[in-house]
Amino acid sequence: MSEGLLKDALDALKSTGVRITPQRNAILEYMIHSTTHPTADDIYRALEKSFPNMSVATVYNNLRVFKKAGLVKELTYGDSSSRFDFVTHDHYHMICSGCGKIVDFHYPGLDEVEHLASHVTGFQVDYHRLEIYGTCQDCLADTAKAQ
Amino acid sequence: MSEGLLKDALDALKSTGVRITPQRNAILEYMIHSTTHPTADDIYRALEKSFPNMSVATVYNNLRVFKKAGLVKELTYGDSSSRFDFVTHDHYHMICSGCGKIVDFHYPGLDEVEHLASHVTGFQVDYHRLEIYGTCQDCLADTAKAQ
DNA sequence: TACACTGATTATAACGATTACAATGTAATA
DNA sequence: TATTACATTGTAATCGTTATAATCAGTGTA
Repeated sequence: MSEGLLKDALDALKSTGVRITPQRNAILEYMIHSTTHPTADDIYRALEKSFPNMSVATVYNNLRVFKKAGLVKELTYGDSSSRFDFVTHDHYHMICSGCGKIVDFHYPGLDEVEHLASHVTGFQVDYHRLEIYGTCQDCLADTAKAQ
Repeated sequence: MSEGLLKDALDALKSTGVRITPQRNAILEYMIHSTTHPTADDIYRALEKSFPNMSVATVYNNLRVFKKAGLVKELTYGDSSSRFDFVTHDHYHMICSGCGKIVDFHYPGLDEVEHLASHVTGFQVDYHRLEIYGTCQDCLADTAKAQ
């Protein structure tokens, strides 16, 4: 299944006139297989072995390219650095305050929130963003153990 | 009304053993009266006249103190710098992609989202965060004019 | 095949927000 | 008053990200 995702992504890129380079291929592939919403640096370090000469700038450049193409979303939480998420279908994020782990979950559209907000503020609504913060079971277990 | 807010905030601080300095007073007062969800630099520049010797570090330090006391929330959006929001009652934010303006709006609790998320992921939920992005009427008017 | 053109990558410098640190100042307490 | 603890200041350091210039392909064309 992930092979299909990669192929679709590459096709989408090609169709907008973006060249497929080995680096781009590798970054996309890594993001698709990753379940951890990696930072730019995560990606850089993960691909270091296969691309010893790759520059961090390349990672950032290409993440921007992917973002513009709608393949990738940038997530800015409280931490210092952005995390990047390969876009498959709409989902929300559950974030652990203890270890930073991010778990996806689905929820039927919150369209009515958008409508209300648009009505109240007069804005033209584009999209919304929802995150839930809490503590994952691992961290819960750790704190229980520590006491 | 805002006088009451300020007094409550100062009392809350005092009760946790935090000293009330002129700088802290001024920062809190500015945040309460501000409707713009200012950045640290906004606050710094606004208070420059009354506190010519105040350091940016003081602003950051105290924002952290206020955050720990639950008086202030830090908002991290896509932009480079964080914005800070004096906590009054729960509300959500509508953000203009054009000019960065942030407008508050209210919406009845999304408790059921938290419940579902907790059930699906096994997390212990603390809170959630929801933002809606779009274009404000000013920016809509500007783009209409430009064409 | 050779040549130019366009875009991609690399390496590194620059930038900007935030934090750390050391020195000084100020308030509270004994 | 002397001591102590906390706040502020000024500045340097850090870190994520972006900009820049040089080099390096890949593609198309003569």
